[in-house]
Amino acid sequence: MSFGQRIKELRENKKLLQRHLAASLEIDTPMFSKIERGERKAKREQVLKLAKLLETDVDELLTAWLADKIYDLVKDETTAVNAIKVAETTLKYSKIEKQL
Amino acid sequence: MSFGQRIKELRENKKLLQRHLAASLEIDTPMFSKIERGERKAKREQVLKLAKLLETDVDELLTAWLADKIYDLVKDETTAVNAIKVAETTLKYSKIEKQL
DNA sequence: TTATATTAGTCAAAAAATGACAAGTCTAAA
DNA sequence: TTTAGACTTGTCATTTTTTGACTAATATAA
Repeated sequence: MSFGQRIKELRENKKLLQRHLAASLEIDTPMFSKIERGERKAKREQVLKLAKLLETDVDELLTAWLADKIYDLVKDETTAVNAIKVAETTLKYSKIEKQL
Repeated sequence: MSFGQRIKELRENKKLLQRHLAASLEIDTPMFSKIERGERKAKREQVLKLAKLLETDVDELLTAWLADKIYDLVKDETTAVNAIKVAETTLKYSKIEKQL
């Protein structure tokens, strides 16, 4: 499930309107609508605020948000799957290095 | 191996200088140097040109280049590994959908 | 209808990426 | 030890992309 879909689901569960959350994020309703539909990407700090406002796990939202960004970056590339695998490997190695 | 490292390796194998490739890409030498060291990212069209100039497989370079971009996007996130997995799954599903 | 919620489209402002330029380091040959 | 060439560093301007506000449109419900 995409970040926007998840936000919408959580918002509706809490019976909140777009304008409520938009106001909390200090953006207008059209902008919030676009974030919910994936037409625009939220900023990282907005994700953090939304996790609080929606009383949900911030890591769950950050994961969905970041996954959207990765997908967006690679979706038109034929080498996407390979590149993701390479990046994942690099990431794991870099984590091991940091432990040393 | 990162994109920059691979470019440098291929360039040195062919006994080319940075200024040769920089000129072909119509950028200056400092800029090329930065791309090789990963301080700046190459543009997609520059990757294509480099594959021709260095007579190497374009998909190999595109993979390394894209992997760098993904790594850059996620490297500071604690949710990086999970997000990558989610993105990979989404990607695979989107490919199946396109086949229908 | 009328009011409210959401979406669509356009444009300006802000932020990030890209590149040029000047000056620096490093190495090897003279 | 100079000199020349290859490469790197730092800074600034330009271009491109992202973000957001605004207006207007659509949809839905009372």
